[in-house]
Amino acid sequence: MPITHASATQFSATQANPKKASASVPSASSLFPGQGISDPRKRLSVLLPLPLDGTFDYLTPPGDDFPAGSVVRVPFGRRESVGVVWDNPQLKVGGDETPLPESRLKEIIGPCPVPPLTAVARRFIEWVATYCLAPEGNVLRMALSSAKALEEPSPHVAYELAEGSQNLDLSGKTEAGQAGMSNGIRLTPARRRVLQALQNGPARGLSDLAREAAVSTSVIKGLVDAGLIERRQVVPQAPFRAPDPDWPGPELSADQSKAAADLRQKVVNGGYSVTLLDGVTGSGKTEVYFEAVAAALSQQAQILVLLPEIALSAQWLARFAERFGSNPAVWHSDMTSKQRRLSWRAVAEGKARVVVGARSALFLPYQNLGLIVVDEEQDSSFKQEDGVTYNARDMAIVRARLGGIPTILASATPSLESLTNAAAGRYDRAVLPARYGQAQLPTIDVVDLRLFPPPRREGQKGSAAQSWLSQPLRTAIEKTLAEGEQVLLFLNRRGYAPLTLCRTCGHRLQCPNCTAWLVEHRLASKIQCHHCGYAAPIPNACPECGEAGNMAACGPGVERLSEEVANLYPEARQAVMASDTLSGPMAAAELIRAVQDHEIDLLIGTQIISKGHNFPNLTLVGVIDADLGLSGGDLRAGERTYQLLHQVAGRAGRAERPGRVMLQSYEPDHPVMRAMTSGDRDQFLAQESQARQAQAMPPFGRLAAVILSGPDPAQIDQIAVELARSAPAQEGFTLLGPAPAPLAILRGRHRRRFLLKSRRDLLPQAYLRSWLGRGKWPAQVRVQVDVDPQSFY
DNA sequence: GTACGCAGGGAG
DNA sequence: TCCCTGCGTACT
Repeated sequence: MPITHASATQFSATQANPKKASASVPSASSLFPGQGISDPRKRLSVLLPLPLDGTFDYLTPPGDDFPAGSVVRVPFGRRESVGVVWDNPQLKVGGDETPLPESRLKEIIGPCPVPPLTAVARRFIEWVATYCLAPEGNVLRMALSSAKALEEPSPHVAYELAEGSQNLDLSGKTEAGQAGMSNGIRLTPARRRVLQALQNGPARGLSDLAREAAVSTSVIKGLVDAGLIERRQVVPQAPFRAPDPDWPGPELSADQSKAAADLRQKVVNGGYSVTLLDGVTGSGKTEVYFEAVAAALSQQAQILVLLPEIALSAQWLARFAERFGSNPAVWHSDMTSKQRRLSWRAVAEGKARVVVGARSALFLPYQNLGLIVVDEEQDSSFKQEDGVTYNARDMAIVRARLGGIPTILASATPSLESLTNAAAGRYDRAVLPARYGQAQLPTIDVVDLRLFPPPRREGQKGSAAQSWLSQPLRTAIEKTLAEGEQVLLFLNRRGYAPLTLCRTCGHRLQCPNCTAWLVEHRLASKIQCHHCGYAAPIPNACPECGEAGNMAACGPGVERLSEEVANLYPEARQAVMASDTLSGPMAAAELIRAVQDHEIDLLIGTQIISKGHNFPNLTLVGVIDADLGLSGGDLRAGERTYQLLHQVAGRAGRAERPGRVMLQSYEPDHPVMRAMTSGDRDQFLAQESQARQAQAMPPFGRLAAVILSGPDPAQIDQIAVELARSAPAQEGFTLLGPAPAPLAILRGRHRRRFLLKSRRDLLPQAYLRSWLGRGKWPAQVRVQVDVDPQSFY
């Protein structure tokens, strides 16, 4: 075999039979030592999407090469894995370890038929892994989130009209048609429907076509046998048309135009920037950032819009279509694997120009990302709590910085973090002061529940049943319903009652796996744990003392509120909207339509109704328990409650009718309630800001949570104490704990928590690595690190 | 992540 | 003795 001038082209010829080639061809350097001929089998580092730190080295097949970022298949143990050719020599398994000799390396099997990950995407994966203290492989796994997209798309069989059948007369009017014959072939009504369906559309799969023509698949097979239609192999393609930046969208107000021009300019200028788009509910923020999207589209860039999962509604998509004349690619957690494959490939190939998605869309393999928008930036659902704990809003900014592109953070109630960054000049700011059109801001009142306790009502057995609606709220509901307008009652509690206890012995129904009460769901006739999913039938007798028929529901959930509403207003058409009462996005869309078309008078809902839905006839919002989020030790409790109440209040009076909001509270003097009634957000935030600054809490200091969990409480306690003792003392860092985590038992695991507090100018990662990095503990014990925690249980 | 090998325990 | 389960380890 002539290898005198070993070149890539020569070796690629042997590629046709790769097995033979790798087995019999010795490396060029062994044939020609010291002649400076480069070995055609090159050593490459490959990052695998597994929870392992660092890359593994492989050899290229002789003469083949794969540039950094290439997605390749490699042998791994007895298995096969996909991986990405990596270009960071720092990133080695085991860190400083000397590289394995070439003889121990295996050979890359071959490339996956997808474009390489860009250098920005690779640096981003490393950055996120380092910041979140996650293995690089785990972050890569989020980028390679559709295994099927990495394979050659399997052509599927589709049916189309055969040559010569295109002009068949199917009307049944001509002589031949009436006879039911065509070229001597019988045309039954079923066959006719199939042919008609194919005349009106593209080639389709067997079951799709059968469904559309309302025939069984044998009819179609019969037509194939008769030669009227043909089978054909097609490669499925995502139907992503490029949105049109010049499509005539809705008119913008003067304020909107000004902010939009500002954002457009950022895109035109290019380069990294963060702009906080701060606009009250109903001010038309979405239309404003659409202008930045349009500008980026004109530059041929890809655009990512991140939304909280529940805000990705049909309404948002409709607004997008109105502005751009087509649909964006969507990405969220409950897509089928087929949808994921199509979207992933479309993004990787640059065909999906605009992607709208939940947090995980940040890791899609963009070729040419030119703009990121994070809508509702304050939303806590951008924080992923399991696996790699990352905050998509913060990582979006990192992605933008690495890619040198603009970011827009949009919100009606921006987070204190973002406002502080804007005030410090780290972010730019665009403000939308007014509601769009004639709509006025709602009037907001607090109902003091100490002065107006909800009147007790007669229960079924003569005992006075509890009630949750105060007299002032009832009066307002009656008035609103009488005027033919709609009411929204907000209660952020699913189920019937959050707690059930035994009146005889006081026993409370608790989850066997968690430190949490079991929530009664009367509709589903179950008691359920909202943390681990444990469910059991509703007991009639107390599991502790055995007394039957004396279990009492304590406190309200939306189901119980619905019961009271049905009692008080039997003629009102009501509906409950909670994440567990809706069976999927279709049901949600249908309920929203029913409310919009005024088929519902009174809507009861949890958090899920707080976002993205516009109900023009809704003029009264009643918040049953405005204090609900304030208890508990969460550092952001006040801020969160304010944001949630503000969003819920924004549901009232969005059209030309003025809205009214009533907040039932036992603490009407709480700063959150005062801020709601006065409308003085900035005053409230200044107060919050001061309090945080005094305690050096975020955003004025940094936090990292370390949660230790395991099945044996004694073992966990012992390890926790040892860890506390081994914690390094370092200037600027304070370690708090260990303490039982607020959810001391979760899914049967006992939990202890540390909080590491540090100065804003000190990053905690190095500290955490040196503290936890060399620790050894039994396999059942898990140590989870959460940098910048959002939730504290 | 996952496939393995090894040790320990119960059934036969 | 066999087989199952639970673990620790290696994977380039």
